[in-house]
Amino acid sequence: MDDKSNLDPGTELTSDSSWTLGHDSDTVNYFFSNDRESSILSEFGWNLHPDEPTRLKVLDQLVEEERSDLAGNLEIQRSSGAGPARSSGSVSTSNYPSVSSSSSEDPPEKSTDSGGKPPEIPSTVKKKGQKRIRQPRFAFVTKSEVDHLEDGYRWRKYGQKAVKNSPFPRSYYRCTNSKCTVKKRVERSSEDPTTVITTYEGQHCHHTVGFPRGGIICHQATFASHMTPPMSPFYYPGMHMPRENLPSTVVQSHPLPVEARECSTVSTPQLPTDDGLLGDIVPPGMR
DNA sequence: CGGCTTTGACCAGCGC
DNA sequence: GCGCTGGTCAAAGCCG
Repeated sequence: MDDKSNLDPGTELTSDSSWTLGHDSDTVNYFFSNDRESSILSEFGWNLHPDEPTRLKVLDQLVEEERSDLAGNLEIQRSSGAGPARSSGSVSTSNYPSVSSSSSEDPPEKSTDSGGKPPEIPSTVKKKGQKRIRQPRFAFVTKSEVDHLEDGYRWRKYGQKAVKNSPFPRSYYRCTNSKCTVKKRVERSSEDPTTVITTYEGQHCHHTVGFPRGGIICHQATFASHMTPPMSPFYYPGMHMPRENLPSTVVQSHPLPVEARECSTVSTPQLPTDDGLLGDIVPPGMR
């Protein structure tokens, strides 16, 4: 949080750095690194596949929108690591963005204006006259044959749209928990059809849903009001899912680390500590 | 039968 | 103001 700089849209982050995208008191964090990510992932029971690197690309869209939405309050901060991680454009090993963000009391996502459906959930669309406010989002670019990567939550598809300049459609999913505001978009990269871009938006207001495919869901039960958004495709600690459904870039290595494992047993949501968001998933060293 | 996907229509935001 | 595009709704159909 000491160094600030701009992050170019489209930048592929490759160096061993951790970046934090900060916004006021809330924080959106993107962690981009190689060794660091591998390290973290492995703590959660996942290892990067050395031969099939997943890379995180800072999406133009994402960055631009974030910049726009945060209206200048946005600042990208390098939280650790050495020099700016912009560069090379070469393939980096993986992505492990983690987000902590604004509270779950984020602005309502959409009023009933169009659909006539009661807006009990906040989201990205504001009422008339109000500027649309997006919830924190983060995207993963993962090499995978499977479009819809399992992440431990259950999703209901509510739309699909053709994407401009892309032969692949974009699918829209919403968490099946009626009280949950989280959404995600899944699309295949037009540049590299082997990669799937998954963009999460919002924060789960529930700690677990049970693993839909017969596996075990282990998520941050401690995220109560500051829930960590749905995690990356890598975030399947202790899961038991068909291997074919896994991102091609990761392999399960070992059971949950203590920190991760505990969430599977937590039943009472706890209020987050200041560093609760990341604290549950990101080693202090990352912050 | 309930839950989910599909898909066309609709709406809002944005650029020109 | 208009057109384009992204995002969402909701009816219909599918499937276990």
